[in-house]
Amino acid sequence: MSREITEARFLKQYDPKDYDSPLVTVDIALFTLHESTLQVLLVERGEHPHKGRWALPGGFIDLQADAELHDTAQRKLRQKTGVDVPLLEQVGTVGNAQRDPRGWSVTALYMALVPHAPTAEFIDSVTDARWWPIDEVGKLRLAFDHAELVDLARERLKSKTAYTVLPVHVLRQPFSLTQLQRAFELLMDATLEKKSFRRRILNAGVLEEAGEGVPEGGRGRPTVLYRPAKNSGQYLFTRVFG
Amino acid sequence: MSREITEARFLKQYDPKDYDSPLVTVDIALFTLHESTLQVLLVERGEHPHKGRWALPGGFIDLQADAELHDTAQRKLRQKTGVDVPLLEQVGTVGNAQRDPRGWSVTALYMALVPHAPTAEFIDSVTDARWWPIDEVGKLRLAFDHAELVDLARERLKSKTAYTVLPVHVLRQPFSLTQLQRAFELLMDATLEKKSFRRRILNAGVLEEAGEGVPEGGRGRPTVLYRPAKNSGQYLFTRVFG
DNA sequence: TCAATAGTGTCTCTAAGACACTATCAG
DNA sequence: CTGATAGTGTCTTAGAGACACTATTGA
Repeated sequence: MSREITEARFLKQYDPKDYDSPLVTVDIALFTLHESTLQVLLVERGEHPHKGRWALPGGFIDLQADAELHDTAQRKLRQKTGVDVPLLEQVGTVGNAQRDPRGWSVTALYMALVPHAPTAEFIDSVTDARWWPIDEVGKLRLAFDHAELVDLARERLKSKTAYTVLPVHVLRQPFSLTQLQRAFELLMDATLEKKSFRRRILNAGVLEEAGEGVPEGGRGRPTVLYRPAKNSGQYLFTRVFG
Repeated sequence: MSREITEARFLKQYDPKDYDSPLVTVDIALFTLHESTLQVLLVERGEHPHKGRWALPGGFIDLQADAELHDTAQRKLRQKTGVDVPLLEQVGTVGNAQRDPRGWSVTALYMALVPHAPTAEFIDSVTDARWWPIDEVGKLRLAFDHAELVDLARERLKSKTAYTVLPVHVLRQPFSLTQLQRAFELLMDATLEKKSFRRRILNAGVLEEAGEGVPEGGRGRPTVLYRPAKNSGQYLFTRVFG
């Protein structure tokens, strides 16, 4: 008969290294808008495996520094962009025996959005990181299964744009409704009807006015500027748009 | 100067146990409908930590037997229910330093649905597993953060019911529209208007007729039976319901 | 007959789609 | 003035909500 042991005693003798366990990473697809295109931040791998290939920013959890998965993602992004991103959410987790040549591996995939301007200078100074237009990413041979991860995050971005105000996070505040519509269109990869767009957004009450601005291109009627209202981030429309 | 090594050489000398890594588990919130209540499958823990408490089914990945995370979830459910569940999807992944007394731990949370009948006998024979009405789960002191995980899965279930036909997976086929409406109502925790419900489901073309059946309770007009049409599983409504 | 369950007709209401219209600026 | 951009008026349409109605059975 085996002797019953207490939980305290059990924990004392427990060592995770006695068991086979998968690699665990966090990867982030960080998107922005620049020059009228959707762009993703990629990092050139400096170490094996897949050294020299482009990959999503990410890496291992720091068991001391990171209190949660989310912290790992923010930390990795801060290293590459110099800022805390305004939108960071988990897309899902992919785990299988093939995705990493080192063995069974699990990655928690995050999707993040950031306005381009405040990151540009810092990213230029990080020699292994750069923005890539989403259309060009398909032509690269990304490390691991990161091409699939980019697609997963891109899909999530597209679908959430259809029933939230997610795109506010790729714009610098304040912004005009015209700019916001362009952002929606680029993230959804669709063109939207102007009146429907404005009615939807304004009726939702998720924006507050923030003065007047100059029109795009300098000529034309001046524009009303807006910024997101407090707690508008999780507003959900009851119909999908577009 | 360090010598450049090849990827093959790198992989040969790589040992994951050289690095600190979190525990990784898969947990599944399996729901069913029985006696007009939503129920969730729980398992009484036979080992430390939290021995004797009720927990979600789940556990460690078997690096040899499981090709993907999904396989771990199906395997664990098969052990407890004796069947392959008809709906299994990932809800998200929770990872932090506090959720498991053994240390930094990550769990991939899945949500699953199954009709009650085909599982009942097998589950009765599994002494450590039983269905719990969702309302009673709050009164138990579940292991780890499983109370939160149940809530997360419950929320996902509720929200997806509002724009998909997910509830077809808790019914035995064929079923009547009345039964399907009861399933929607229990999963959404709301009452639905009969005409709106029938119009919505029938117009979507996600069901095919499957003969006639007896009405609930034996008296009354006989009912038309349906089964899900092929590839109707990922049908998305463009408006949320209820 | 009735009670019980299944299923329909039809009006209202909300929000999206279409698209022509007006408004305000620079040059 | 013209041309460019910002913003509106208004009709149509799809689909949900409300709710009274009819249909078909067992007892």
